[in-house]
Amino acid sequence: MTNAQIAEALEELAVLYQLDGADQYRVLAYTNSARTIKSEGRSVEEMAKNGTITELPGVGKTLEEKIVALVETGEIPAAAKLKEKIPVGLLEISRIPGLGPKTVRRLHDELDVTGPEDLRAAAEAQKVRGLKGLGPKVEEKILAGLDRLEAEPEGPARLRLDEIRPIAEELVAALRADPNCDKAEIAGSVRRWTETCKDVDLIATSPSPKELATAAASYELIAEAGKPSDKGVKLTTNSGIGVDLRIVAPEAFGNLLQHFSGSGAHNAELRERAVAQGLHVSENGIKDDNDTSRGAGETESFGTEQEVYARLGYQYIAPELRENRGELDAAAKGELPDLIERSQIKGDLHSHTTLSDGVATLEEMAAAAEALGYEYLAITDHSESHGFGNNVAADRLWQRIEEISEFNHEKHGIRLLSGSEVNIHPDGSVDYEDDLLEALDWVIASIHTSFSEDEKKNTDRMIAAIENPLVDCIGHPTGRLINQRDPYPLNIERVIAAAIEHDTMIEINSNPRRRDLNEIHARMAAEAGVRIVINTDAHRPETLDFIEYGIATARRAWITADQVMNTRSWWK
DNA sequence: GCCGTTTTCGGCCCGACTGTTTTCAGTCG
Repeated sequence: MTNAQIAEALEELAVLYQLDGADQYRVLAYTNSARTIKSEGRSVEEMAKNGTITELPGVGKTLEEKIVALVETGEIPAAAKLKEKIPVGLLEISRIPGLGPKTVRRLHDELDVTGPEDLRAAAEAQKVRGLKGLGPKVEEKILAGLDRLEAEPEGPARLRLDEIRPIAEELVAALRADPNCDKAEIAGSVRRWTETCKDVDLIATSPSPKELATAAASYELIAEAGKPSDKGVKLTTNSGIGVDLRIVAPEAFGNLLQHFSGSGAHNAELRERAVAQGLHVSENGIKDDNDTSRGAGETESFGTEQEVYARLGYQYIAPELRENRGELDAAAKGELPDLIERSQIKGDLHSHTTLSDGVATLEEMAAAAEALGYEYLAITDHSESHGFGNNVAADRLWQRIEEISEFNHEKHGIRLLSGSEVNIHPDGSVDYEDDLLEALDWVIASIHTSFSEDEKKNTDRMIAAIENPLVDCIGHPTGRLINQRDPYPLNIERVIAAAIEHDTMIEINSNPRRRDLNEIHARMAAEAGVRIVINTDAHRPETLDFIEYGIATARRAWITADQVMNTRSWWK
């Protein structure tokens, strides 16, 4: 059972308890543990079996019992029991925005609602407004929510970062160009460079905030707008993306940016710890119980995030780290890592040309890499068995080695490396004879075909490639495509151990559809001592720029420049 | 349900918004 599946079961149980009227803090304990488990790199199933699971923060004796039952029998007894009592349709209904557990419970108790059909009938018959505290607006919200539930049964899509980031950048540029705007920044998950985002959060300061909010509502990208106020405005883009613009006074810009950059879990933890020092943190500022020089309710506000963190006793914490994955402990001790930056990358070790499935020639790719200031670029077209008309026969690759040698003898500002992205066959062997692989500067091995359902088969296959002394690096190790294809089952801990033993590097593939290794696995690998490489897998000159997504994943994985091999010269 | 530089019991982040109410509960991020 994967960590994601365990987390999902706990989240479901949390909702069931909530609908059952359980204490909110008990519910919180379940949702918190689900989040912790999602962020855990080690196999939580293994931890449950060997009795180490209570090492995870927020997992105690009771949760241990429940998770052990889950991995052993496939279900949590408490959840099964609640499901007998609580109609599953109520779980669905509780996903309607604005309908929380309390309301859903009352709809069930007082109107006998058991699912979406009942609820629609009750709302259409205007029975909902008969309940105390509920009125016609709620009925409207319910009907709209039911329509959306039917249209998108999986819930609102989270967009990949590369689908949403350009829009956020365009909007923030428009704000900055506005005469009513002092300062504007992207906040939220876009600023933290998460893999997917639900919406765009923007922060601004302005001498005339309401005018700025009104102006933003009429930007070209915007289809719909809520009511502009001096606090900001809620917008929807033409492409249907929600945008939340918040405007504050310049002196509280740091507090607001910190608050709206999140994550929720980071902020909640930050505030809990602050309370222990008698400090109360909000988007408006910091209140100090011990400071009698200010009036009641007075807060101290800060223009920058640096000051906010410093006031609370922390090093500045980069947005990419704000996930409540140990960054507060590290920052309190002044032990945050010196995160890798894009400018430290000296070359790209995974690229394609027209020889296989790229769209640009070797010269065009070289020129683009040189323009980025790189010292080297590895040309790693697909190998002999790749198929789709993009396979490269052995004699063609021998010829390519010559072409690259000639290129390097001409006067260019960049060195090309002759390479290949070789297919790993189901038996773990790779394309090409050894003498050809030996003649190459750089060999990446990747799995492109026959993904197996079986974790052991996939892992053995990859480890065979790792053991091959002619393989330098493993490409996009889990094969996942964000929002599109799940990773194939793989025992990442075994892969990491093998990579260390055989000195094989592992790639963080920067393509925003892949970002593979992901941040959880990348952190585990780097901490274990695996030598990391950050590559773009570019198939066209422009996508060499995808490196920023790979850098973001590395930063979210707490990775420093010295753990990444292509921050070094090729010679090194 | 978890957890301990106030605690093995009694707390547990904070504020804005919404819709419904005349002071607030519920929901959300």
